[in-house]
Amino acid sequence: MTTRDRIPRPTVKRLSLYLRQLETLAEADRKRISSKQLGETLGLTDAQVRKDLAYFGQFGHAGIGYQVSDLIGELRRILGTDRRWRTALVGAGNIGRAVVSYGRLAGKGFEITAIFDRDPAVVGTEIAGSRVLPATELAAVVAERQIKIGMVAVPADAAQAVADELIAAGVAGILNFAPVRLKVNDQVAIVSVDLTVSLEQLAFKISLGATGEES
Amino acid sequence: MTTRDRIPRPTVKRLSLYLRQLETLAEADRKRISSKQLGETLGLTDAQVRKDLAYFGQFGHAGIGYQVSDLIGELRRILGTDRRWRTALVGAGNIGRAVVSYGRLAGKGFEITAIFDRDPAVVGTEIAGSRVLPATELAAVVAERQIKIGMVAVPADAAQAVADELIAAGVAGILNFAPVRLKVNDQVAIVSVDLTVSLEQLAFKISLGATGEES
DNA sequence: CGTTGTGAAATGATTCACAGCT
DNA sequence: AGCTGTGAATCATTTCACAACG
Repeated sequence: MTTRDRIPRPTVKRLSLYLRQLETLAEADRKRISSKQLGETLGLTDAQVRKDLAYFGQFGHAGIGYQVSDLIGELRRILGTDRRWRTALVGAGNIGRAVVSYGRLAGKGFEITAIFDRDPAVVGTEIAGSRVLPATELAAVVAERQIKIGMVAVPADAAQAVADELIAAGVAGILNFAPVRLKVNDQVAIVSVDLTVSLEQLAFKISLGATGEES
Repeated sequence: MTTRDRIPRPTVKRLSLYLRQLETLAEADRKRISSKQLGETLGLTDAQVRKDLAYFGQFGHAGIGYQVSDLIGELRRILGTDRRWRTALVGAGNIGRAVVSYGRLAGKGFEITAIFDRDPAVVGTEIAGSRVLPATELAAVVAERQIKIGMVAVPADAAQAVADELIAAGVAGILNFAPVRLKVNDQVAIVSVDLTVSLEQLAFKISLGATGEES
């Protein structure tokens, strides 16, 4: 099981959207859903939905559709949100604070296990119940607590150094908020979130009189 | 000029990355750069860089490469960041605050012209020098100040209503931070930023032992 | 030379369309 | 009758490879 072909990159992004939609449906006590219905709310074709899911197994029932609760379970397993992920936040500025306070993370299995900052004025303060630790302790704490994800919310010119430290201390992935491309070896997963890029895409689309959704 | 074929969607995202890199180079007083060099720092092939740029015109010089300052100008024009964009932020919670405080926006031509919130405890307070206005004034203020971009940083269940109001008041595009797909007509551009999706992508890639960058 | 711009080829992703199951 | 899973066809994007240029 978990048929391991090559997964199209866009598929993974859509799996998150399916999961979110299914969780909304589950809250409304919806039991079953077809690929057609699931696709409609997300602006996708039914074939797209089925193909995406079929990369990972046969989760549906011909003539019936998909069992909402089952599919939620499968997607969580596929995406890895059925486990708990210990994460460290580096940088307790505005972006960092926003991330910590983003309620949804805990429910997805992401727990912020440590927060670091370089600024002595910030170290020692509490953010959402966590004491901010000095950046000098990063290596030791990340290794000791077996933190597997680092969230880099420091200025661009410090980001690469922070990433290197996180990786040396054993993280397997980095969520990067700094506007730079991090150079890392291929064993480490990187996902970047960049507000500037998003706004520029929006400006471009507006200038075009453009159409359609885009993440 | 501004050859208007169909632009591949991934191209637009990369234009932002080129621009960012070029701006860094300009700060270091770099005058010229080849597609090969520009691609290398971003993990792209030289052909990719040239093709992306060639969709919009002929900006390079055979045998020489691209003039950094010229290309910056062209990219800003293409992306629409050579104009000023009046934006409104709706929702002065953690995400909203992080956005307002994100220094880079102003430099890109995005000025936050109004901030709205529904919570009477927040209305009237100042955030980064702007007084928070009551949500009830959204329609009037957006129309009057000719705000063209709305940034939706409210909870998921309020996002669609806010988007509808913004559009009715005349915005041409929305940057959506709420974890829902906004239903809007095709004249309005939407770009979504979703932390949950980004983290799930990261968890998936880690579970795979995966490789490569992804925004 | 080194480097661009660009058709042509190759690869990747989506949509079609239908057999087969419930 | 309704719907899934999937090969085949279509469409989109990237890479190749090279003529033309400074």
